[in-house]
Amino acid sequence: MVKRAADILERFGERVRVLRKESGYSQESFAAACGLDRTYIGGIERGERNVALRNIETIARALGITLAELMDDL
Amino acid sequence: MVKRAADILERFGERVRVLRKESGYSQESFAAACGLDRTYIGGIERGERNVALRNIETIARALGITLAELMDDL
DNA sequence: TTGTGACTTTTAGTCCGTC
DNA sequence: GGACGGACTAAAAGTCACA
Repeated sequence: MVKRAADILERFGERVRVLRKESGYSQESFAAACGLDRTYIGGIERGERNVALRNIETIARALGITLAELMDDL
Repeated sequence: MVKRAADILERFGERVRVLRKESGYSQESFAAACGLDRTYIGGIERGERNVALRNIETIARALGITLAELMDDL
């Protein structure tokens, strides 16, 4: 039985955190790349923000991946 | 040159509309399946709604597909 | 460099309806 | 069966000071 991670927001946040680090960003520099606030990015990564589609797209773009890739396995 | 559809919300809405119809739902029955409001689903399909992640997941679930599949080619 | 609480403004999302 | 509007409430967006 495969462990299915908790909440969709937590899974999404963790995925953003991993991909951000892989891209060599700090939260602050990544926030700047997205045009968003540093604390907002932090909140997303902690699974505290129910991010809407426009910001999801912004994040995918900053990571240089497609929406489908960002959502992969979530 | 491939036509790149307008706005992410419009592309998402159009995709939901196509998949909903393929599943044989009316907007109203689909809204019921999602536990969302009928006028909200209509607004999404018209590209007027910036849907948040929890509802994106709800919609994917009601359509019986993954988030990545829902976001495919958006 | 990030976590967190508190906060205001904007918008997500509901519910009533008409065409 | 779906587009669209008005009025409303809940929640997302966005920012700050401080640990």
